[in-house]
Amino acid sequence: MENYQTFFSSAATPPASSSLSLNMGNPHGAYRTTDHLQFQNNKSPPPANGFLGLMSDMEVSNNINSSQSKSFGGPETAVRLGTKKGEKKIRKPRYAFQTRSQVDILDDGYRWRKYGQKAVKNNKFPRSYYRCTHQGCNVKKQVQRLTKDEGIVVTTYEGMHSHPIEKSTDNFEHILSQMQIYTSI
DNA sequence: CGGCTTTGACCTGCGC
DNA sequence: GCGCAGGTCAAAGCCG
Repeated sequence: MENYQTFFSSAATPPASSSLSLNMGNPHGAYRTTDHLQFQNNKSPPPANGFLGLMSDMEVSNNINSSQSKSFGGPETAVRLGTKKGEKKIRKPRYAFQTRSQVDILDDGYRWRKYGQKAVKNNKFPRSYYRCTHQGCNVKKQVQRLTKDEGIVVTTYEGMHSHPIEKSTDNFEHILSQMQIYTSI
């Protein structure tokens, strides 16, 4: 499992000059350092279909950075989904990205509202929790920067958006289309 | 004024 | 059973 290392190197990356601007409405407008995207995945490659299609077909990786941060690996930390009495706990699959970026928040075209932040063990950076603000859409994501490599931001998505993207994601889709997945199953 | 962030408290699951 | 860590809630404050 230690060898399990998926990596998104933008092999056919455009020249550094274009540096994959992801500036899609980031309040601080500082989104442009995603020169590397790493994709954690242990299944089939995603359809080049943007996020929605992407996530529809993938299982979450249970082994992200097992050497570094246990929080993403191992037994998925319980996702509490209406754990009412008698109800079975259902865990939604999660999809994790590693992004090399100066800013934490990947603007993927959806609107997110932060609902929590927690200090994570063995990591000097806190993890932030976001929820999609679209009505009826229950997608969540977590954003965390790695201690080992401060340039890397891990974004974990949970659930599927039930609505179209709210902003233009041309740039982001451009990135997605360039991603390559290496899996070792 | 509405939407968002911040932050401490609370809840739950898991390992020992 | 207890303690720890992760995840969520919700009140308060901030900002456009």
